[in-house]
Amino acid sequence: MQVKAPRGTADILPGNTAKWQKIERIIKEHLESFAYQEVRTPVFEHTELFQHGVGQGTDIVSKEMYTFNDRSKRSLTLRPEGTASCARAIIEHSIYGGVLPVKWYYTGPMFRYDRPQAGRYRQFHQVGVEAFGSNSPYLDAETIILMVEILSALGLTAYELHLNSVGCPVCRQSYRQSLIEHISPVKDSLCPDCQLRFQQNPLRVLDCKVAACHEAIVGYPVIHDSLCVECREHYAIVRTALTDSNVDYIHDDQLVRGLDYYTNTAFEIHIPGIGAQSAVGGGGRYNGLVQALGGPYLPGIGFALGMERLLLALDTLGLGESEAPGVDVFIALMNDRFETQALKILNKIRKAGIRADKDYTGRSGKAQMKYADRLGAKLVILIGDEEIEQGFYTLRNMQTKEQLQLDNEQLVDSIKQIMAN
RNA sequence: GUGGGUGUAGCUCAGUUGGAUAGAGCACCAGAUUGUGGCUCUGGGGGCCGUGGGUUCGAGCCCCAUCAUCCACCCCA
Repeated sequence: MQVKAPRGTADILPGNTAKWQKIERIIKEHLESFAYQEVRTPVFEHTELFQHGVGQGTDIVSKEMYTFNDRSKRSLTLRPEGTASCARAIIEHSIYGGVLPVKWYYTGPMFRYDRPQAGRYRQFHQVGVEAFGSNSPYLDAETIILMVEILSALGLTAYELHLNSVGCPVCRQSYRQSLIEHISPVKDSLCPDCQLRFQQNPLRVLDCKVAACHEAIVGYPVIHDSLCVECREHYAIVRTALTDSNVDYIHDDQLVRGLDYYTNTAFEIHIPGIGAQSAVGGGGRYNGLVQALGGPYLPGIGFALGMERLLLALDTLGLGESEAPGVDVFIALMNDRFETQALKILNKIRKAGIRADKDYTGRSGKAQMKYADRLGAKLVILIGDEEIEQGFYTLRNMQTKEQLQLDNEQLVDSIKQIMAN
């Protein structure tokens, strides 16, 4: 019997980890330049955190969570997203009582029991940011700018930023009402899914891809017209701030968030041409979240980027190249009597910060050269009878084919000197 | 959860109306006068043909199931 990785999970092998590390490095630099600090929360949490923090009615909670009982019969869930854990930690450690806003970022695996597809896995990785303690629309703009800056730095400039405001609970309630009034007369002509959506969350009907549903609800009210004065003002400032920062966006009336603690700004970034799972990142404001989890009123905003989707986009657009690390120096033994000698040199040059390796499979001298070449070695130190007898090392420059005879003292300096050129 | 496509060597794939020891390229290992890489040439190892049933004298080819994967729906990162 052969055991394979579970459905929807993947091994990220060394050929790919170089790409991951490169992306992670670029993202981290940007996050820190925007004054975000890393937080690390558990990979599993009490199930109720997500029930309250993501929402009972969401697909995530109702059918996509990896929930299990531990040996003490506690119901735990592998985190399907990162925001709820951050909010929980903010409350648990009374962070809200300190200097505000707090700007946190996190990175790591998330888990959703979903049907795997290109760009969608059961274990996937997100980088996310959360800023708690400010309701400033300029913070909304900054957050969006951060996301856009990251994409640009990765070379993903062909994105579409969708932006909307879902208002506050008050104005959304009135919008909901006007939407119900609009759809109600035609609800029987909607597709079965939409009939259900209409009952549970009428806003979701706007998302439906079925053409007939679109036609049935044509002329539907848009949320923008229902926003209260403050929400309208908030959204206007966000838009202006983005425009002033030369960030292009598409105002998208159909971008909605179903739950009450999602408020005001909502955004998603899509990269066309990478398949159905084109959203590489998304986020929004959630002024009601901390309260919903039992904390004080504490506004917040954040976003998350999907690592696998960023990789998919980079690969699809041919931007994903990244060099796997090799070695600087390879030690080739022409006689295996000199193993201990080789080890000493390895120790020495590695301590000097030089990447080095040797053969451990008993290859012939010729094969060792071939192996050195494949590892990308710029230099090869040859050790044979002649070298040992006469007390020197042969240093071969693989590019120029020049060979130098060096003594033990000269070795490290010479290597560094050649490497510097 | 629904619909459709695909599973043959580490990778990319051939495999003729079901017919004998299942092939190629790349990769890997070795050799081409024995202490020297990239190119070339020669040779070699490596496949329960995803898995389990079934039909048949005979299955990589046909049927069923299952698993995995891909595409779309759905959802979102």
